[in-house]
Amino acid sequence: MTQDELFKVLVAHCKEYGFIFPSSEIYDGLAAVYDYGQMGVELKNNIKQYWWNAMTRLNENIVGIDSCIFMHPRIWEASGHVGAFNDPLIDNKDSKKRYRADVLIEDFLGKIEEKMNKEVEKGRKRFGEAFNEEQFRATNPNVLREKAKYDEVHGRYKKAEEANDLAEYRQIIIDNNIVCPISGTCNWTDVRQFNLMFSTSMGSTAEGASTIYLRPETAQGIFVNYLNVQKTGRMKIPFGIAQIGKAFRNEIVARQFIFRMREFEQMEMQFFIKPGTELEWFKKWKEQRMKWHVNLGMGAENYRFHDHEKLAHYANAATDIEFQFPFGFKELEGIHSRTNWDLGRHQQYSGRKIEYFDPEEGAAYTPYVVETSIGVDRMVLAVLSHSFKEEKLENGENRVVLSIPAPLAPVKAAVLPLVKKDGLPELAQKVMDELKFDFNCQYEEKDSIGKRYRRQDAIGTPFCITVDHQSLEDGCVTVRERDTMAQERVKIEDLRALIDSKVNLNNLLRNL
RNA sequence: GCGGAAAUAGCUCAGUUGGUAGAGCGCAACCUUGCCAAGGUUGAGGUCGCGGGUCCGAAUCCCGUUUUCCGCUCCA
Repeated sequence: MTQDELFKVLVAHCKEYGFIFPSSEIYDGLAAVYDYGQMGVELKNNIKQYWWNAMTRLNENIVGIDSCIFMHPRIWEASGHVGAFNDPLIDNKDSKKRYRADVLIEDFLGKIEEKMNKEVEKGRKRFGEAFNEEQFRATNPNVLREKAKYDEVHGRYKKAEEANDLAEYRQIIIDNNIVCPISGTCNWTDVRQFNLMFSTSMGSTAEGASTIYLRPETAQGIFVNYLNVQKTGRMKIPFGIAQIGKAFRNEIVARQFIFRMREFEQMEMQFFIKPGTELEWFKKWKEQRMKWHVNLGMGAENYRFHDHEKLAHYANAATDIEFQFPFGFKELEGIHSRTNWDLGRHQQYSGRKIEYFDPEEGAAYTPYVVETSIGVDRMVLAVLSHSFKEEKLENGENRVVLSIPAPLAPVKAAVLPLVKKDGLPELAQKVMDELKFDFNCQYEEKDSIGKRYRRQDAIGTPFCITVDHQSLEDGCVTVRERDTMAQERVKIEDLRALIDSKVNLNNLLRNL
Protein backbone atom coordinates (compact mmCIF):
# COMPACT_ATOMS: atom_id res chain seq x y z
CA MET A 1 0.00 0.00 0.00
CA THR A 2 1.38 3.42 -0.91
CA GLN A 3 1.51 6.21 1.64
CA ASP A 4 -1.22 7.92 -0.31
CA GLU A 5 -3.55 4.95 -0.07
CA LEU A 6 -2.63 4.46 3.56
CA PHE A 7 -3.67 8.02 4.29
CA LYS A 8 -7.05 7.47 2.66
CA VAL A 9 -7.58 4.30 4.64
CA LEU A 10 -6.65 6.15 7.80
CA VAL A 11 -9.17 8.92 7.10
CA ALA A 12 -11.87 6.30 6.55
CA HIS A 13 -10.82 4.50 9.71
CA CYS A 14 -11.06 7.72 11.71
CA LYS A 15 -14.63 8.16 10.63
CA GLU A 16 -15.67 4.55 10.99
CA TYR A 17 -14.44 4.27 14.56
CA GLY A 18 -15.60 7.64 15.85
CA PHE A 19 -12.36 9.61 15.89
CA ILE A 20 -12.93 12.34 13.32
CA PHE A 21 -16.00 13.25 11.27
CA PRO A 22 -16.36 15.80 8.47
CA SER A 23 -18.24 18.74 9.96
CA SER A 24 -21.92 19.21 9.13
CA GLU A 25 -21.86 16.00 7.16
CA ILE A 26 -25.62 15.61 6.77
CA TYR A 27 -25.60 19.01 5.06
CA ASP A 28 -22.87 17.91 2.64
CA GLY A 29 -20.07 18.98 4.93
CA LEU A 30 -18.19 22.22 5.37
CA ALA A 31 -14.86 22.47 3.64
CA ALA A 32 -11.81 21.95 5.83
CA VAL A 33 -13.76 21.72 9.07
CA TYR A 34 -13.80 18.49 11.04
CA ASP A 35 -15.44 17.36 14.26
CA TYR A 36 -13.91 15.06 16.84
CA GLY A 37 -16.01 12.04 17.71
CA GLN A 38 -16.28 9.99 20.86
CA MET A 39 -12.82 8.44 20.44
CA GLY A 40 -11.10 11.45 18.91
CA VAL A 41 -12.01 13.77 21.75
CA GLU A 42 -10.47 11.39 24.31
CA LEU A 43 -7.24 11.14 22.34
CA LYS A 44 -7.13 14.89 21.86
CA ASN A 45 -7.78 15.57 25.55
CA ASN A 46 -4.99 13.18 26.51
CA ILE A 47 -2.56 14.94 24.21
CA LYS A 48 -3.54 18.29 25.65
CA GLN A 49 -3.10 16.99 29.16
CA TYR A 50 0.36 15.61 28.36
CA TRP A 51 1.38 19.02 27.07
CA TRP A 52 -0.31 21.06 29.78
CA ASN A 53 1.20 19.04 32.60
CA ALA A 54 4.62 18.99 30.97
CA MET A 55 4.52 22.77 30.78
CA THR A 56 2.77 23.90 33.92
CA ARG A 57 3.60 21.15 36.41
CA LEU A 58 7.15 20.27 35.49
CA ASN A 59 8.19 23.91 35.27
CA GLU A 60 7.61 25.93 38.41
CA ASN A 61 8.05 29.11 36.42
CA ILE A 62 5.39 28.36 33.80
CA VAL A 63 1.73 29.08 34.45
CA GLY A 64 -1.32 28.67 32.26
CA ILE A 65 -4.08 31.00 31.17
CA ASP A 66 -7.17 30.77 29.01
CA SER A 67 -7.79 33.95 27.07
CA CYS A 68 -10.74 34.69 24.81
CA ILE A 69 -11.08 34.22 21.09
CA PHE A 70 -12.53 37.72 20.81
CA MET A 71 -9.98 40.43 21.40
CA HIS A 72 -9.72 44.14 20.87
CA PRO A 73 -9.31 44.85 17.13
CA ARG A 74 -6.27 47.02 17.76
CA ILE A 75 -4.41 43.95 18.97
CA TRP A 76 -4.32 42.66 15.41
CA GLU A 77 -2.95 45.94 14.14
CA ALA A 78 -0.24 45.81 16.78
CA SER A 79 0.58 42.20 15.99
CA GLY A 80 0.89 42.92 12.29
CA HIS A 81 -1.89 40.54 11.28
CA VAL A 82 -4.15 43.19 9.81
CA GLY A 83 -1.37 44.19 7.44
CA ALA A 84 0.34 40.91 6.72
CA PHE A 85 -2.67 38.61 6.65
CA ASN A 86 -4.15 40.61 3.79
CA ASP A 87 -2.70 39.47 0.51
CA PRO A 88 -3.70 40.96 -2.86
CA LEU A 89 -3.77 37.98 -5.20
CA ILE A 90 -3.99 37.79 -8.97
CA ASP A 91 -4.35 34.85 -11.35
CA ASN A 92 -2.88 34.39 -14.79
CA LYS A 93 -5.69 33.06 -16.95
CA ASP A 94 -3.39 31.13 -19.26
CA SER A 95 -1.11 29.32 -16.85
CA LYS A 96 -3.76 29.19 -14.09
CA LYS A 97 -1.07 30.25 -11.67
CA ARG A 98 -1.79 32.55 -8.77
CA TYR A 99 0.56 35.24 -7.57
CA ARG A 100 0.63 37.95 -4.98
CA ALA A 101 0.16 41.12 -6.97
CA ASP A 102 2.49 43.10 -4.71
CA VAL A 103 5.21 40.50 -5.12
CA LEU A 104 4.91 40.63 -8.91
CA ILE A 105 5.38 44.38 -8.84
CA GLU A 106 8.26 44.19 -6.39
CA ASP A 107 9.98 41.59 -8.55
CA PHE A 108 9.55 43.89 -11.51
CA LEU A 109 11.11 46.79 -9.58
CA GLY A 110 13.95 44.48 -8.64
CA LYS A 111 14.61 43.78 -12.29
CA ILE A 112 14.80 47.49 -13.10
CA GLU A 113 17.28 47.96 -10.29
CA GLU A 114 19.33 45.11 -11.71
CA LYS A 115 19.41 46.81 -15.10
CA MET A 116 20.59 50.06 -13.55
CA ASN A 117 23.32 48.28 -11.68
CA LYS A 118 24.45 46.58 -14.89
CA GLU A 119 24.76 49.96 -16.61
CA VAL A 120 26.77 51.23 -13.67
CA GLU A 121 29.09 48.21 -13.88
CA LYS A 122 29.58 48.84 -17.58
CA GLY A 123 30.54 52.42 -16.81
CA ARG A 124 32.92 51.31 -14.10
CA LYS A 125 34.72 49.05 -16.58
CA ARG A 126 34.87 51.74 -19.23
CA PHE A 127 36.18 54.57 -17.02
CA GLY A 128 38.29 52.49 -14.63
CA GLU A 129 39.99 54.58 -11.93
CA ALA A 130 38.28 57.76 -12.95
CA PHE A 131 34.82 56.33 -12.41
CA ASN A 132 32.51 58.42 -10.24
CA GLU A 133 29.43 56.33 -9.49
CA GLU A 134 27.30 59.16 -8.15
CA GLN A 135 27.98 61.33 -11.11
CA PHE A 136 27.46 58.45 -13.53
CA ARG A 137 24.07 57.63 -12.05
CA ALA A 138 23.06 61.26 -12.31
CA THR A 139 24.07 61.71 -15.94
CA ASN A 140 24.10 58.43 -17.88
CA PRO A 141 21.01 58.39 -20.12
CA ASN A 142 20.51 54.62 -19.85
CA VAL A 143 20.56 54.76 -16.08
CA LEU A 144 18.33 57.81 -16.02
CA ARG A 145 15.81 56.11 -18.25
CA GLU A 146 15.59 53.11 -15.94
CA LYS A 147 15.57 55.32 -12.89
CA ALA A 148 12.61 57.31 -14.21
CA LYS A 149 10.73 54.10 -14.88
CA TYR A 150 11.55 52.80 -11.45
CA ASP A 151 10.42 55.97 -9.71
CA GLU A 152 7.19 56.05 -11.64
CA VAL A 153 6.26 52.44 -10.90
CA HIS A 154 7.48 52.63 -7.33
CA GLY A 155 5.47 55.77 -6.70
CA ARG A 156 2.29 54.29 -8.09
CA TYR A 157 2.88 51.07 -6.18
CA LYS A 158 3.39 52.78 -2.85
CA LYS A 159 0.30 54.91 -3.41
CA ALA A 160 -1.77 51.86 -4.31
CA GLU A 161 -0.46 50.04 -1.26
CA GLU A 162 -1.37 52.93 1.00
CA ALA A 163 -4.88 53.21 -0.42
CA ASN A 164 -5.21 49.45 -0.75
CA ASP A 165 -6.26 50.11 -4.34
CA LEU A 166 -6.59 46.69 -5.89
CA ALA A 167 -7.55 47.92 -9.36
CA GLU A 168 -4.42 50.08 -9.42
CA TYR A 169 -2.25 47.06 -8.62
CA ARG A 170 -3.64 45.38 -11.69
CA GLN A 171 -3.22 48.51 -13.80
CA ILE A 172 0.45 48.75 -12.82
CA ILE A 173 0.94 45.15 -13.88
CA ILE A 174 -0.85 45.70 -17.21
CA ASP A 175 0.81 49.05 -17.96
CA ASN A 176 4.29 47.63 -17.44
CA ASN A 177 3.51 44.44 -19.26
CA ILE A 178 4.49 42.31 -16.30
CA VAL A 179 4.00 38.77 -17.53
CA CYS A 180 3.46 35.44 -15.88
CA PRO A 181 6.82 33.61 -15.66
CA ILE A 182 5.12 30.36 -16.66
CA SER A 183 2.83 31.33 -19.53
CA GLY A 184 4.67 34.49 -20.53
CA THR A 185 1.37 36.27 -21.07
CA CYS A 186 -0.20 39.31 -19.55
CA ASN A 187 -3.68 37.82 -19.38
CA TRP A 188 -4.54 38.58 -15.74
CA THR A 189 -7.68 38.36 -13.65
CA ASP A 190 -8.71 41.12 -11.28
CA VAL A 191 -6.73 41.48 -8.10
CA ARG A 192 -8.61 40.09 -5.13
CA GLN A 193 -8.01 40.63 -1.48
CA PHE A 194 -7.69 37.55 0.67
CA ASN A 195 -8.08 38.26 4.32
CA LEU A 196 -6.81 35.34 6.29
CA MET A 197 -8.56 36.47 9.44
CA PHE A 198 -12.23 35.70 10.00
CA SER A 199 -14.24 38.67 11.09
CA THR A 200 -17.58 39.16 12.74
CA SER A 201 -19.30 42.07 14.37
CA MET A 202 -19.78 42.77 18.00
CA GLY A 203 -22.74 44.79 19.20
CA SER A 204 -26.34 43.87 18.56
CA THR A 205 -27.36 46.86 16.50
CA ALA A 206 -25.90 47.51 13.09
CA GLU A 207 -24.95 51.12 13.91
CA GLY A 208 -23.21 50.31 17.16
CA ALA A 209 -21.44 47.23 15.87
CA SER A 210 -17.70 47.06 15.41
CA THR A 211 -15.73 44.56 13.40
CA ILE A 212 -13.81 42.09 15.45
CA TYR A 213 -11.64 39.21 14.37
CA LEU A 214 -11.52 35.62 15.42
CA ARG A 215 -7.96 35.26 16.64
CA PRO A 216 -5.57 33.76 14.07
CA GLU A 217 -3.21 32.65 16.84
CA THR A 218 -3.45 32.27 20.59
CA ALA A 219 -0.10 33.95 21.26
CA GLN A 220 -1.50 37.49 21.39
CA GLY A 221 -3.82 36.51 24.23
CA ILE A 222 -0.70 35.73 26.22
CA PHE A 223 1.15 38.92 25.29
CA VAL A 224 -1.73 41.19 26.24
CA ASN A 225 -1.99 39.41 29.60
CA TYR A 226 1.72 39.60 30.28
CA LEU A 227 1.41 42.38 32.86
CA ASN A 228 -1.56 40.75 34.59
CA VAL A 229 0.15 37.42 35.03
CA GLN A 230 3.57 38.81 35.87
CA LYS A 231 2.16 41.07 38.56
CA THR A 232 -0.55 38.89 40.12
CA GLY A 233 1.59 35.76 39.95
CA ARG A 234 4.68 37.67 41.14
CA MET A 235 6.52 35.99 38.27
CA LYS A 236 10.23 36.56 37.93
CA ILE A 237 12.05 36.44 34.65
CA PRO A 238 12.63 33.93 33.18
CA PHE A 239 9.06 32.69 33.24
CA GLY A 240 6.48 31.32 30.82
CA ILE A 241 2.76 31.52 30.12
CA ALA A 242 1.06 28.53 28.50
CA GLN A 243 -2.26 28.39 26.75
CA ILE A 244 -4.36 25.89 24.81
CA GLY A 245 -7.09 27.24 22.58
CA LYS A 246 -8.82 27.57 19.25
CA ALA A 247 -7.51 29.78 16.46
CA PHE A 248 -8.97 30.54 13.04
CA ARG A 249 -7.44 31.16 9.65
CA ASN A 250 -9.28 31.61 6.42
CA GLU A 251 -6.83 29.54 4.40
CA ILE A 252 -7.13 29.83 0.65
CA VAL A 253 -6.71 26.13 0.34
CA ALA A 254 -7.13 24.02 3.43
CA ARG A 255 -6.47 20.38 2.81
CA GLN A 256 -4.88 17.20 3.99
CA PHE A 257 -7.58 16.24 6.46
CA ILE A 258 -7.02 17.79 9.89
CA PHE A 259 -3.48 18.92 8.98
CA ARG A 260 -4.66 22.32 7.79
CA MET A 261 -8.07 23.35 9.03
CA ARG A 262 -9.78 26.71 9.11
CA GLU A 263 -10.62 26.22 12.77
CA PHE A 264 -7.83 24.60 14.72
CA GLU A 265 -6.39 24.32 18.18
CA GLN A 266 -3.00 25.46 19.35
CA MET A 267 -0.88 24.79 22.39
CA GLU A 268 1.40 27.76 22.84
CA MET A 269 3.89 28.77 25.47
CA GLN A 270 5.57 32.15 25.51
CA PHE A 271 8.72 32.26 27.60
CA PHE A 272 9.78 35.71 28.78
CA ILE A 273 13.48 36.29 29.18
CA LYS A 274 16.22 38.84 29.56
CA PRO A 275 17.35 40.43 26.27
CA GLY A 276 20.55 38.85 25.05
CA THR A 277 19.74 35.42 26.48
CA GLU A 278 17.25 34.52 23.76
CA LEU A 279 19.46 32.24 21.67
CA GLU A 280 20.43 30.25 24.74
CA TRP A 281 16.75 29.78 25.66
CA PHE A 282 15.84 29.11 22.06
CA LYS A 283 18.30 26.23 22.08
CA LYS A 284 17.01 24.96 25.39
CA TRP A 285 13.40 24.94 24.27
CA LYS A 286 14.33 23.24 21.02
CA GLU A 287 15.82 20.42 23.05
CA GLN A 288 12.98 20.34 25.54
CA ARG A 289 10.28 20.20 22.92
CA MET A 290 12.01 17.50 20.90
CA LYS A 291 12.37 15.48 24.08
CA TRP A 292 8.63 15.82 24.74
CA HIS A 293 7.90 14.40 21.30
CA VAL A 294 10.43 11.57 21.26
CA ASN A 295 9.33 10.59 24.77
CA LEU A 296 6.06 9.33 23.29
CA GLY A 297 7.99 6.47 21.73
CA MET A 298 6.93 7.03 18.15
CA GLY A 299 10.51 6.83 16.89
CA ALA A 300 13.11 9.60 17.01
CA GLU A 301 13.78 9.04 13.31
CA ASN A 302 10.29 10.37 12.52
CA TYR A 303 11.16 13.86 13.77
CA ARG A 304 13.56 16.46 12.52
CA PHE A 305 14.32 20.13 12.91
CA HIS A 306 13.87 22.46 10.02
CA ASP A 307 15.59 25.77 10.69
CA HIS A 308 14.09 28.77 8.95
CA GLU A 309 16.36 30.68 6.67
CA LYS A 310 13.85 33.37 5.87
CA LEU A 311 12.72 34.76 9.20
CA ALA A 312 9.38 36.39 9.95
CA HIS A 313 9.44 40.08 10.76
CA TYR A 314 9.39 39.46 14.51
CA ALA A 315 11.91 36.65 14.79
CA ASN A 316 15.67 36.42 15.11
CA ALA A 317 15.72 32.62 15.14
CA ALA A 318 13.10 30.06 14.18
CA THR A 319 12.82 26.35 13.68
CA ASP A 320 10.13 23.78 13.05
CA ILE A 321 9.86 20.33 14.50
CA GLU A 322 8.73 18.27 11.55
CA PHE A 323 7.08 14.89 11.76
CA GLN A 324 6.97 12.22 9.12
CA PHE A 325 3.31 12.24 8.11
CA PRO A 326 2.00 9.93 5.37
CA PHE A 327 2.43 12.87 3.00
CA GLY A 328 6.01 13.53 4.07
CA PHE A 329 7.88 15.49 6.72
CA LYS A 330 5.68 18.42 7.68
CA GLU A 331 5.59 21.03 10.40
CA LEU A 332 4.21 19.85 13.70
CA GLU A 333 5.54 22.51 16.03
CA GLY A 334 7.25 25.86 15.67
CA ILE A 335 9.83 27.33 18.00
CA HIS A 336 10.52 31.01 17.50
CA SER A 337 12.70 33.57 19.11
CA ARG A 338 10.29 36.51 18.80
CA THR A 339 12.56 39.15 20.38
CA ASN A 340 10.67 41.96 22.09
CA TRP A 341 8.69 42.66 18.96
CA ASP A 342 5.25 41.71 20.26
CA LEU A 343 5.50 43.29 23.68
CA GLY A 344 7.11 46.34 22.13
CA ARG A 345 4.29 46.74 19.67
CA HIS A 346 1.64 46.37 22.37
CA GLN A 347 3.47 48.94 24.42
CA GLN A 348 3.35 51.27 21.46
CA TYR A 349 -0.27 50.62 20.45
CA SER A 350 -1.79 50.43 23.93
CA GLY A 351 0.26 53.22 25.43
CA ARG A 352 0.92 51.06 28.49
CA LYS A 353 4.42 50.52 29.73
CA ILE A 354 5.16 46.83 29.34
CA GLU A 355 8.44 46.29 31.10
CA TYR A 356 10.04 44.19 33.74
CA PHE A 357 12.14 45.62 36.49
CA ASP A 358 15.04 43.28 36.93
CA PRO A 359 16.37 43.60 40.48
CA GLU A 360 19.65 41.94 39.55
CA GLU A 361 20.25 44.40 36.75
CA GLY A 362 18.80 47.27 38.70
CA ALA A 363 17.08 48.30 35.47
CA ALA A 364 13.86 47.82 33.56
CA TYR A 365 13.55 46.30 30.10
CA THR A 366 10.97 44.93 27.69
CA PRO A 367 11.41 41.16 27.91
CA TYR A 368 12.38 39.03 24.96
CA VAL A 369 10.22 36.05 24.09
CA VAL A 370 10.88 32.49 22.99
CA GLU A 371 7.72 30.81 21.77
CA THR A 372 6.82 27.16 21.37
CA SER A 373 3.68 26.64 19.33
CA ILE A 374 2.21 23.27 18.45
CA GLY A 375 -0.96 22.34 16.60
CA VAL A 376 -3.16 20.01 18.65
CA ASP A 377 -4.86 18.66 15.55
CA ARG A 378 -1.52 17.99 13.87
CA MET A 379 -0.44 16.15 16.98
CA VAL A 380 -3.60 14.03 16.81
CA LEU A 381 -2.86 13.29 13.17
CA ALA A 382 0.75 12.44 13.96
CA VAL A 383 -0.31 9.96 16.63
CA LEU A 384 -3.03 8.41 14.50
CA SER A 385 -0.98 8.13 11.33
CA HIS A 386 1.96 6.64 13.17
CA SER A 387 -0.22 4.22 15.15
CA PHE A 388 -2.32 2.91 12.32
CA LYS A 389 -1.18 -0.54 11.23
CA GLU A 390 -2.56 -3.33 9.14
CA GLU A 391 -0.99 -6.58 10.24
CA LYS A 392 -0.96 -9.98 8.62
CA LEU A 393 -1.49 -12.59 11.32
CA GLU A 394 -0.08 -16.12 11.40
CA ASN A 395 -3.45 -17.55 10.44
CA GLY A 396 -3.39 -15.41 7.31
CA GLU A 397 -5.98 -12.93 8.52
CA ASN A 398 -5.57 -9.18 8.68
CA ARG A 399 -5.70 -7.19 11.84
CA VAL A 400 -6.10 -3.42 11.98
CA VAL A 401 -4.57 -1.99 15.10
CA LEU A 402 -3.97 1.49 16.42
CA SER A 403 -0.78 1.25 18.46
CA ILE A 404 -1.44 4.53 20.19
CA PRO A 405 1.00 5.23 23.05
CA ALA A 406 -0.94 3.75 25.97
CA PRO A 407 -1.17 6.95 28.04
CA LEU A 408 -2.83 8.69 25.09
CA ALA A 409 -5.25 5.89 24.17
CA PRO A 410 -8.93 6.93 24.29
CA VAL A 411 -10.01 3.73 26.06
CA LYS A 412 -7.53 2.16 28.45
CA ALA A 413 -9.22 -1.16 29.05
CA ALA A 414 -12.14 -3.19 27.75
CA VAL A 415 -13.90 -5.57 30.11
CA LEU A 416 -15.28 -8.58 28.30
CA PRO A 417 -17.23 -11.51 29.70
CA LEU A 418 -16.28 -14.58 27.66
CA VAL A 419 -19.98 -15.47 27.36
CA LYS A 420 -22.99 -13.47 28.37
CA LYS A 421 -24.39 -16.03 30.78
CA ASP A 422 -23.39 -18.18 33.77
CA GLY A 423 -22.81 -15.09 35.90
CA LEU A 424 -19.87 -13.84 33.82
CA PRO A 425 -21.50 -10.48 32.92
CA GLU A 426 -22.16 -9.85 36.61
CA LEU A 427 -18.54 -10.48 37.56
CA ALA A 428 -17.38 -8.38 34.61
CA GLN A 429 -19.53 -5.52 35.84
CA LYS A 430 -17.79 -5.77 39.20
CA VAL A 431 -14.45 -5.50 37.42
CA MET A 432 -15.79 -2.42 35.61
CA ASP A 433 -16.79 -0.87 38.92
CA GLU A 434 -13.29 -1.55 40.18
CA LEU A 435 -11.62 0.23 37.26
CA LYS A 436 -13.95 2.92 35.98
CA PHE A 437 -12.89 5.62 38.42
CA ASP A 438 -9.26 5.44 37.34
CA PHE A 439 -9.52 4.61 33.66
CA ASN A 440 -11.81 5.14 30.72
CA CYS A 441 -13.16 1.61 30.25
CA GLN A 442 -15.56 -0.07 27.88
CA TYR A 443 -17.81 -3.00 28.67
CA GLU A 444 -18.73 -5.29 25.77
CA GLU A 445 -20.56 -8.59 25.75
CA LYS A 446 -21.79 -8.78 22.19
CA ASP A 447 -20.17 -11.04 19.55
CA SER A 448 -17.38 -13.55 19.87
CA ILE A 449 -14.38 -12.75 22.00
CA GLY A 450 -12.10 -12.60 18.97
CA LYS A 451 -14.28 -10.06 17.28
CA ARG A 452 -14.38 -7.93 20.38
CA TYR A 453 -10.58 -8.03 20.57
CA ARG A 454 -10.37 -6.77 17.01
CA ARG A 455 -12.84 -3.98 17.66
CA GLN A 456 -10.73 -2.81 20.59
CA ASP A 457 -7.56 -3.07 18.46
CA ALA A 458 -9.18 -0.76 15.95
CA ILE A 459 -9.64 1.99 18.52
CA GLY A 460 -6.28 1.37 20.17
CA THR A 461 -7.34 0.01 23.56
CA PRO A 462 -4.12 -1.21 25.24
CA PHE A 463 -5.77 -3.88 27.43
CA CYS A 464 -8.62 -6.33 27.07
CA ILE A 465 -9.73 -8.00 30.26
CA THR A 466 -11.62 -11.24 29.75
CA VAL A 467 -13.74 -12.76 32.48
CA ASP A 468 -14.23 -16.53 32.04
CA HIS A 469 -15.69 -19.41 34.01
CA GLN A 470 -12.46 -19.98 35.85
CA SER A 471 -12.59 -16.38 37.07
CA LEU A 472 -15.64 -17.29 39.16
CA GLU A 473 -13.49 -19.77 41.04
CA ASP A 474 -10.01 -18.23 41.30
CA GLY A 475 -10.74 -14.48 41.00
CA CYS A 476 -8.32 -14.19 38.07
CA VAL A 477 -8.97 -12.74 34.62
CA THR A 478 -7.13 -12.85 31.32
CA VAL A 479 -5.35 -9.64 30.35
CA ARG A 480 -4.63 -9.44 26.67
CA GLU A 481 -2.16 -6.86 25.46
CA ARG A 482 -2.95 -4.94 22.28
CA ASP A 483 0.36 -4.89 20.40
CA THR A 484 1.67 -8.38 21.18
CA MET A 485 -1.73 -10.07 21.67
CA ALA A 486 -0.04 -11.87 24.56
CA GLN A 487 -2.24 -13.02 27.43
CA GLU A 488 -1.61 -13.41 31.12
CA ARG A 489 -3.73 -14.35 34.12
CA VAL A 490 -4.04 -11.58 36.66
CA LYS A 491 -5.90 -11.35 39.98
CA ILE A 492 -8.79 -8.93 39.78
CA GLU A 493 -7.42 -6.92 42.71
CA ASP A 494 -4.08 -6.49 40.91
CA LEU A 495 -5.66 -5.12 37.72
CA ARG A 496 -5.68 -1.51 38.73
CA ALA A 497 -1.98 -1.35 39.53
CA LEU A 498 -1.05 -3.27 36.39
CA ILE A 499 -3.02 -1.03 34.04
CA ASP A 500 -1.96 2.10 35.86
CA SER A 501 1.71 1.23 35.41
CA LYS A 502 1.25 1.24 31.64
CA VAL A 503 -1.28 3.99 30.98
CA ASN A 504 -0.58 6.65 33.58
CA LEU A 505 0.52 9.90 31.98
CA ASN A 506 2.81 10.58 34.91
CA ASN A 507 5.07 7.78 33.72
CA LEU A 508 5.65 9.75 30.55
CA LEU A 509 6.12 13.01 32.44
CA ARG A 510 8.67 11.44 34.76
CA ASN A 511 10.99 10.76 31.83
CA LEU A 512 11.09 14.38 30.73
C1' G B 1 -9.48 30.23 -6.95
C1' C B 2 -7.96 27.17 -11.64
C1' G B 3 -7.57 22.17 -14.01
C1' G B 4 -8.63 16.79 -13.62
C1' A B 5 -11.43 12.78 -11.20
C1' A B 6 -15.33 11.18 -8.08
C1' A B 7 -20.27 11.06 -5.16
C1' U B 8 -25.48 4.64 -5.09
C1' A B 9 -27.36 1.38 2.45
C1' G B 10 -23.22 2.80 8.38
C1' C B 11 -18.60 0.79 5.28
C1' U B 12 -16.61 -1.34 0.46
C1' C B 13 -18.75 -1.58 -4.05
C1' A B 14 -22.08 -3.75 -8.43
C1' G B 15 -25.93 -1.82 -11.44
C1' U B 16 -25.24 -3.77 -19.38
C1' U B 17 -27.57 0.10 -25.21
C1' G B 18 -32.10 4.75 -20.20
C1' G B 19 -37.34 0.63 -18.10
C1' U B 20 -38.73 3.62 -10.85
C1' A B 21 -32.13 -0.37 -6.91
C1' G B 22 -28.63 -5.13 -5.38
C1' A B 23 -24.37 -7.86 -2.87
C1' G B 24 -20.78 -8.52 0.97
C1' C B 25 -19.48 -6.72 5.54
C1' G B 26 -21.61 -3.92 9.47
C1' C B 27 -26.03 -2.78 12.69
C1' A B 28 -30.55 -4.55 16.03
C1' A B 29 -33.27 -8.83 18.42
C1' C B 30 -33.29 -14.01 19.51
C1' C B 31 -31.07 -19.16 19.43
C1' U B 32 -26.44 -21.98 19.44
C1' U B 33 -21.14 -21.54 20.57
C1' G B 34 -16.98 -19.80 23.37
C1' C B 35 -9.81 -16.92 23.84
C1' C B 36 -8.28 -13.72 18.42
C1' A B 37 -13.34 -10.80 12.92
C1' A B 38 -18.02 -18.43 14.23
C1' G B 39 -23.19 -20.46 12.56
C1' G B 40 -28.56 -19.91 12.17
C1' U B 41 -33.43 -17.17 12.18
C1' U B 42 -35.70 -12.49 11.89
C1' G B 43 -35.44 -7.30 11.15
C1' A B 44 -34.14 -2.05 10.39
C1' G B 45 -31.74 0.95 6.79
C1' G B 46 -31.34 4.06 0.13
C1' U B 47 -36.78 8.99 -3.26
C1' C B 48 -28.90 6.73 -6.13
C1' G B 49 -25.08 14.39 -3.15
C1' C B 50 -28.56 18.54 -4.40
C1' G B 51 -31.42 21.49 -8.27
C1' G B 52 -33.00 21.90 -13.15
C1' G B 53 -33.50 19.91 -18.30
C1' U B 54 -34.25 16.03 -22.32
C1' C B 55 -37.58 11.68 -22.52
C1' C B 56 -43.62 7.96 -22.23
C1' G B 57 -39.77 6.75 -18.59
C1' A B 58 -33.25 8.99 -15.70
C1' A B 59 -28.83 6.14 -10.66
C1' U B 60 -27.69 5.98 -16.14
C1' C B 61 -27.87 11.43 -21.08
C1' C B 62 -27.22 17.18 -20.71
C1' C B 63 -26.58 21.83 -17.71
C1' G B 64 -25.84 24.03 -13.02
C1' U B 65 -24.45 23.47 -7.95
C1' U B 66 -22.29 21.32 -3.30
C1' U B 67 -18.73 18.22 -1.19
C1' U B 68 -14.38 15.09 -1.43
C1' C B 69 -9.68 13.47 -3.64
C1' C B 70 -5.28 14.63 -6.92
C1' G B 71 -2.26 18.60 -9.19
C1' C B 72 -1.26 23.95 -9.24
C1' U B 73 -1.53 28.39 -6.05
C1' C B 74 -1.23 30.21 -0.79
C1' C B 75 0.69 29.01 4.01
C1' A B 76 4.01 33.43 10.56
